[in-house]
Amino acid sequence: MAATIRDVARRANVSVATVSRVINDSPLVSDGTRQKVLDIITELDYTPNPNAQRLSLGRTLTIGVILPFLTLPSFVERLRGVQNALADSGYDLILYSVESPQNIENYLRKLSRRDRIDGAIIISLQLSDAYVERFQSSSVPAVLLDAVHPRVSRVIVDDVAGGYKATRYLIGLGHRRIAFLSDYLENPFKFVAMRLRYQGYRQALAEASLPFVPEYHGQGELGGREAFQKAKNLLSLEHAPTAVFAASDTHAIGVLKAAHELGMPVPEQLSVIGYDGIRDAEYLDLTTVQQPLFDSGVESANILLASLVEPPESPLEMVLPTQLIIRGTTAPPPG
Amino acid sequence: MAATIRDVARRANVSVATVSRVINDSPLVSDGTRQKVLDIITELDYTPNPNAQRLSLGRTLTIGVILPFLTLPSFVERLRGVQNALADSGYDLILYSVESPQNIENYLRKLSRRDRIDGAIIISLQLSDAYVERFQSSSVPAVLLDAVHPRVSRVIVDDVAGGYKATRYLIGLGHRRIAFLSDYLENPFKFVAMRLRYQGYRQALAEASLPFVPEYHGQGELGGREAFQKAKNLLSLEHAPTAVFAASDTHAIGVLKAAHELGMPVPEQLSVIGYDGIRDAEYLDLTTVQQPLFDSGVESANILLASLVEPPESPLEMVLPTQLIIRGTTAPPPG
DNA sequence: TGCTAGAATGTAACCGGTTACATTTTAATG
DNA sequence: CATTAAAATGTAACCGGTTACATTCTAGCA
Repeated sequence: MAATIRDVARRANVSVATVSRVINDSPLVSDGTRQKVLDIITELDYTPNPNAQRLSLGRTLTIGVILPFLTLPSFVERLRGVQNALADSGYDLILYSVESPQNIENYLRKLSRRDRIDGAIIISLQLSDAYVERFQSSSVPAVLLDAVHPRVSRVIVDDVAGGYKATRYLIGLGHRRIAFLSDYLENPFKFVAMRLRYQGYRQALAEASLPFVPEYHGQGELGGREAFQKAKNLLSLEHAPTAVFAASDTHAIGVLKAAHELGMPVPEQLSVIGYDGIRDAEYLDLTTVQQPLFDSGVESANILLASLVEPPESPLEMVLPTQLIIRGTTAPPPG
Repeated sequence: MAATIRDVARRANVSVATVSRVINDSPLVSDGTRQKVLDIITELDYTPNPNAQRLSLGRTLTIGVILPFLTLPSFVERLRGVQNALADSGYDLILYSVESPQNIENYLRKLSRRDRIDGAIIISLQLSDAYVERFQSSSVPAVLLDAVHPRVSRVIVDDVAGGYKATRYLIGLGHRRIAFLSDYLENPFKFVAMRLRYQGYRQALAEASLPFVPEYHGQGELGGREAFQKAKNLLSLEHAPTAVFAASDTHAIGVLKAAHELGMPVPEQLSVIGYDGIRDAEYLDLTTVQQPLFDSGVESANILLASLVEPPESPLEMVLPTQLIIRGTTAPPPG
């Protein structure tokens, strides 16, 4: 149906090679012929068949992006960044969203084939040595976003420092009983960021010679009502904490909800601090550790695009800063 | 690098045709040969090159999804549904996210080419006659999600009924001064759903012989702080409304924020009702008109997949139900 | 045993581009 | 004007699959 390069060639009385040269801006074609060919191209509304190009070039002109479910705003925001950076790069973005841990393998297998994609961006998923091996042996450049592997380029934030910063701030306000609410630190998706935030939390406690109280560590599934339940448990403890550091804004929202339900005014009786800096945090006036979610997506895409042109000698690491945004959910402890 | 069908053929002492037959489960191959070929395939870790297949078959095995920015949870939730339905269909999902109205044209042009995608899902974007024409003349099946065009299959909810239902409920509670807050009803992206909800609002007012007060109609950019500002304006009017029907939960959150800031307790002094039923609505205990966002994504993908197999004689329309979820932000008016 | 239909397999064209290499045209130089 | 290098164009192979058609093999039947 659609016009092919041979149609154009025939109509313009030139060879397909010449048409191809015009398409690809080769200098090896005279102005006269170029114009003639261009005219025919517009006349026939011709566009090169992408699949033919891909096959011929041995490149897919496609970037694969894999990320855990799209439910969490922080993942989506990173994806948005990637999408934006890729938008006018000429690369298509194929989306693989992992809704259950079993799929990861499946998708990674697809992604690690040079004939499917030219490069991969892996968001918030831990990569096993075996797959790193696969990616490298099939020479598919990959960039990790919010995950770390020594042999793969990556964009991360310093989550230990972020966790430390948040906890330190609460301590500075005078809090001594500080709880930490996060996803399960051991989880099937192997998110690792929260464990680092936890480390920062522990570090700040230790530094201030505050004891670590195991009951103050709540774990509940990301974004689910489980986190909310765990928050309620925390706040109902006999020696209830006066502050909660939530490892994500989504968790923090659960804490706010729990506090509301238990009739604990925030920040008068309970301080809450989140992590991520998603849009809702602003609406809710939530103190949070903001990380550059969108920008991290942009950066990872840029690093990948650059690696496509010229593979770096050794893996790159880009560490983006976090920023403590103080809003209305934190205050000195009561009493 | 990777093995090709000819490598397999050579190694198995058969022709490429036979290998191809094995790959495609053709009955025209003896059990002996089949097994032999399969063995070689696993031995060489062979997978057919997708681009070669696509070129040869004249199908792209790809579905294009275009949607307005990924910032709003409701869009993302629909996308999630689409992603899920497509996940094990064998089709790749290429994502086009429109961050500015200018891009729409660009993307639609790409999407309407048979050699790029096998089918398109268009989320929340209005399609002009010209593009409908394009899609049809290049025979790219398309499905609209949350948008309507008489000549294109679509999945929608009855937004007029939804708007009516919400308003009716507020009237039933005794409210007489009911404001409506939405995005700009005339907007460059041509979202149309909110206009329909507005119609439902007007209809319910008229039916109850309540006057329509132009000042009670606030318009502000989706999800932006502009909506928040407009909400503040509404609530600061001399004859302030006792209830606000927000055309999206995101807007409703803005209203809650505004009420909070102005010291108006919800629902004692102000009732707020949202629309969409996003996850946050539950946390915020927001009364809302819930629509099946995820499911609508699934359904649209299914309709598209079915159309790929057998094009429907005439465009399909699937209307999904909305449901009024009564939570804690609505109550009878004060006094 | 010879013949034939049907099963199994092979050959080669095709999908629509790119590009190495060959050939023709143009322009510069002596 | 002849010679030649450079510029412009063309020819055809190639990317890696699928499949129409041709060919060979097998088995059943007279």
